[in-house]
Amino acid sequence: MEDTPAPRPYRHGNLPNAMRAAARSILDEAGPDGVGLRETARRVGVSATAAYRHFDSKEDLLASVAAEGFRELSAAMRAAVDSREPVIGLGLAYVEFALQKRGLFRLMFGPLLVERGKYPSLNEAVNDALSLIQQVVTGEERRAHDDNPATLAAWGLVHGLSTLFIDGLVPESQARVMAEKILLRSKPESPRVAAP
Amino acid sequence: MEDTPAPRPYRHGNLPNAMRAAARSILDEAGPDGVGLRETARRVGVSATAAYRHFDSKEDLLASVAAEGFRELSAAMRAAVDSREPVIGLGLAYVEFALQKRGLFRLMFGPLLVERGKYPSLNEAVNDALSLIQQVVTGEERRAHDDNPATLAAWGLVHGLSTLFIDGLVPESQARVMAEKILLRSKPESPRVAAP
DNA sequence: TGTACATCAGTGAACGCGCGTTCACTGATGTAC
DNA sequence: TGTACATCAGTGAACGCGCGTTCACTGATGTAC
Repeated sequence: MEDTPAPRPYRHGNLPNAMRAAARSILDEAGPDGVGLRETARRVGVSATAAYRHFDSKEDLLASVAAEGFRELSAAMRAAVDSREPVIGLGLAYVEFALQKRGLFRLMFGPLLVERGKYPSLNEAVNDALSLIQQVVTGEERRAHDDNPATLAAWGLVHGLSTLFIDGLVPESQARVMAEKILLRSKPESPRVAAP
Repeated sequence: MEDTPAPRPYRHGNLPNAMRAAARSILDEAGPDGVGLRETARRVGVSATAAYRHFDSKEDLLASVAAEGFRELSAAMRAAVDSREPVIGLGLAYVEFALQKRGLFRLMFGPLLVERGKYPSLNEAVNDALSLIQQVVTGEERRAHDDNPATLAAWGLVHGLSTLFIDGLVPESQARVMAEKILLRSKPESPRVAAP
């Protein structure tokens, strides 16, 4: 008599999440170009066509992965803000996120981002992250959508460092300490306080 | 009697350059993912296999395009340094390069960069660009390969701004003026001189 | 200056591949009465 | 509580596609004598 090795319920339960998770594992191994809808389904153990019950297209799947990424980035930054140097903490969290989730980070800032208007939930996640940065840097509530220079300068700096790091332009061993030195030195836009 | 519409010499003359040029035109239209060796050859009017007389592989072709890009970036920066504010001029030239050659810029900082060790001429072009930045920022001759924080901070800032701009996170109309504001305000690492 | 030959830059056909997507379908689950 | 039926999440086969690369080849160009 044969074992029934695992009943494999007819309905998966949470295929969308499983697809996103599988896509992210490919992202880690092969980068954004390596992610295919068929391969992702294969890893989940489901036929390629099953994906179409939950996503309009491959791009739609990737957009939902990217949105997830932006939400996680926001969470990581938010967690780092509870410190005496909010801007620096936020910046270091940003860099750390990029270093630890390279593939995801690359996807988030890839060609999809330009087309984010087509994916409302991605767009929302991006705007939330942006608002958070703005709020921490300027100390103000979000005000409409006019990017201000201080926010953009801070964001540009940490974003640039992050991408240079994951592009291998600075040895991995030096990346974090460099980021710290730079952020401590620049203290972007925070008014200097006299030593006690 | 038929015209001979164009004698089409048996030998192309400069196929490598023609391939690079065609690849760049695809880069402009479709980004790095859109560039294929077959399509590139098709645009040049040559069989796909002809490319293999001059390039080892598709990746080899792309690496040579990326190297060309870094050389052009260096040239653009060098041209901008002859100004009263060398660092700011260099930074604005960097941003302008990215905005004007988005596809190329994306290719240059794509996955190929991580593997630049495999392509000596790409590696050299990257190092030259880096040395130039270092020299302008620190005012020193290149000293070995130890990245210093000031260089990395300046590079990170302009690089981050560039990628945020081409990712559409700042409206194109505002990008340049934003870059100017930010760079003028931060004057990275240049000693402040008293007004005359 | 002419001839023999090696070199070299092309060609077209063919390879196998994995992809995204559509189609007609199956059968389990949920719902109405 | 039982039955009829609609819904819905899966399936496997098939589509057409363009890709990178290899192969055996052709014929023009360059070189040696």
